[in-house]
Amino acid sequence: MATIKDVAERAGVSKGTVSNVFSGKRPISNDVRERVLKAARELNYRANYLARSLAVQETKIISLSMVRGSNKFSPFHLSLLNGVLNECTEHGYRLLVNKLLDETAEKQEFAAADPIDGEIILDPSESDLRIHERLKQEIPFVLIGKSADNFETAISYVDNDNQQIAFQITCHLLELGHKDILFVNSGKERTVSKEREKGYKKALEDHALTFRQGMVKYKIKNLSSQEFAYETMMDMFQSHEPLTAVITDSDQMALGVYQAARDSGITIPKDLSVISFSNDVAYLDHFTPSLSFVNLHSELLGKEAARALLDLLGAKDRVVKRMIVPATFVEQGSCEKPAALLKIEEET
Amino acid sequence: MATIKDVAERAGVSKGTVSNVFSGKRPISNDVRERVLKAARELNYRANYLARSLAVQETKIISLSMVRGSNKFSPFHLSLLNGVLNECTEHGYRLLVNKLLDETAEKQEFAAADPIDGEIILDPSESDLRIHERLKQEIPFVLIGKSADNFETAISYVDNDNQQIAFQITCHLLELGHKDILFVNSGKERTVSKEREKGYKKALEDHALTFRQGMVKYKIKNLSSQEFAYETMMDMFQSHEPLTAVITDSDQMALGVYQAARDSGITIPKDLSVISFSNDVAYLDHFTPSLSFVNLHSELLGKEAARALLDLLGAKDRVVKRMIVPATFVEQGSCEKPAALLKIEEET
DNA sequence: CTGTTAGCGCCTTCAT
DNA sequence: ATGAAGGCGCTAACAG
Repeated sequence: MATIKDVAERAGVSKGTVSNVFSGKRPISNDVRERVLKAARELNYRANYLARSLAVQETKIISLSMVRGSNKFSPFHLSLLNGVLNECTEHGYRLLVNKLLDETAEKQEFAAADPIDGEIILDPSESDLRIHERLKQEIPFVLIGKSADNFETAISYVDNDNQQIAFQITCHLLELGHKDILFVNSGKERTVSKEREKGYKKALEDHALTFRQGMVKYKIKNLSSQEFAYETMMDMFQSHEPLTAVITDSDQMALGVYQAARDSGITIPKDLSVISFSNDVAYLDHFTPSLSFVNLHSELLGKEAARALLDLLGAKDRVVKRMIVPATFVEQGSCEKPAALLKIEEET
Repeated sequence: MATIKDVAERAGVSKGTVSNVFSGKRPISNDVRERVLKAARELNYRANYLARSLAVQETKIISLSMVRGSNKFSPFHLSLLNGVLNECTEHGYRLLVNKLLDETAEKQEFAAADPIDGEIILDPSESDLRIHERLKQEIPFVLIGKSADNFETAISYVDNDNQQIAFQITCHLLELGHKDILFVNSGKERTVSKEREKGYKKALEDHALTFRQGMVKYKIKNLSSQEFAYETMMDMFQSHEPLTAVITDSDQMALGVYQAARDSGITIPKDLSVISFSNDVAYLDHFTPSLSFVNLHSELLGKEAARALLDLLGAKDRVVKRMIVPATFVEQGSCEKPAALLKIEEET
């Protein structure tokens, strides 16, 4: 590939001048500009991204950090990614998908620092190594979701109000008359799981019900969401624990619940009401029955995270950005009063 | 951030030695190694990615190039991305998501060359600018899908056999007795759309049916897939054109078809059979009726593309890699003999 | 085994 | 308005 030096020689000017023709950082005579452009075109010149970044100490690349150990993007991440991506490209930034391997984590103590200006950290856990790293390296970052309380004063994040929305849907079920509501939650180490659990418990409290231990299940890692939900439900059905409603962490889990119900001769919503935290909204009203869900607006989540990060990069002083993206509950066909109540109504 | 020079000074050795402690490229005495490691730890040193890449002329970054003008990753791209990502991280490569804006395409004549070693090009069109660019810059790349014939001898790609699988499902419908099969295809400029159309037409020919002009519809850009399919179907229903089966380019389109059928009082599969090219397999058997589909195995597509590219990067000479990922047809509940035939059978 | 030197390709002073 | 020289942080080639 031709370098700036080649272009300079061919155009009969200095390297600095060529540089300025393209950056526009200082005035160039028309004559010289023409010659440089011509030479550049002939040589098929393009500036070397690395060399420039090294010189200006800025890469115009931000990274999206996936959780260590998790192996895949979920549909939730998909729309989030779309939100991030749009915002980035609009502002001239490129996006690097960062996925560190668990195993190499130690070896990485002296690995090269990523070529990025900032980072968006996905699915942070209570005490997330990635956060400590970025703090140490003084790389600006924003979380999607929250981390442990002790960080909260210093860290930028974008999040839903998970506690409040969990509270809301639990109340909805309680007010329909459900008393035995299972919460198929995400992994115990995830902060989002704790937040939602708080909302769930608070709703029970407010309705003078006591929380039963086995009524929150945490996803375990070696099963897919769908498998986990399926097996959890099959266990529940066989145990004959009282149960009339389920809240699931994701669409995939709701799929598992629907499947388990189908395989066990249990009818949704007559025998079991279901509400899901969701992000793949297009499909849900094609379920039978259509699935009632919470729309987390993950694309907006991604967009806002990117915006916040880009703001951070622009700012001279370390500021902290916070943003709550509203979640909305969409009632469809998977919730109903519990069968016992329905019977009573029929009899009267 | 501390540099290699800082570490060298603190450890009382030369920069070159520090470099070699981390790269392991030449033997280092234990004494020196210890001192260097200690200094590095104290200074919180990490090598500068850019500087190293500039020196070694290699970035260990590959990019995934999204189609210009398309604004979002679809579920198809999601699993593809997962495949690519796994393969990359396993081999120590990072992934840059590249999404050039249409509008700036001209201005980009002299934009900096991307900091990548190679590229995977998504959704190539007949004569794709991105291909010309990469050829000119001599950056190795592999296509997912094919480009125009004239390129085919020199370019690496990974693809399904779209023509053959389209042929197969069209035959399936024809053999059920369908004669009026609509193909809701993807954009006319896409090569995949041409391939599939060929298969569709060949199936008609082989069954001694003549192709009718209006029976292939090409997605137009300003509508989402779902909207496009919906409107196309509504138009068809109102025109009273004979029609007993539909093939759609994607799940999203199938959703639009289901919706249009529902809104028009048309029953699937009794009045209309549907088969979809799909990649979001998890949801499809929860449709009513469950959707018959072609599984394109897009995760494998992504994995193989990444493998091919990494092989290319390793190879000294320019080689060409080709790979066909098999697509599989999964029959579920959305296909049936056309109503007219069913009636005859009932009557006899 | 280790130090020294010269790039990698660009941008940015400081001159003129 | 332009040229010359130094530096961004690292690796590589050459000495010893």
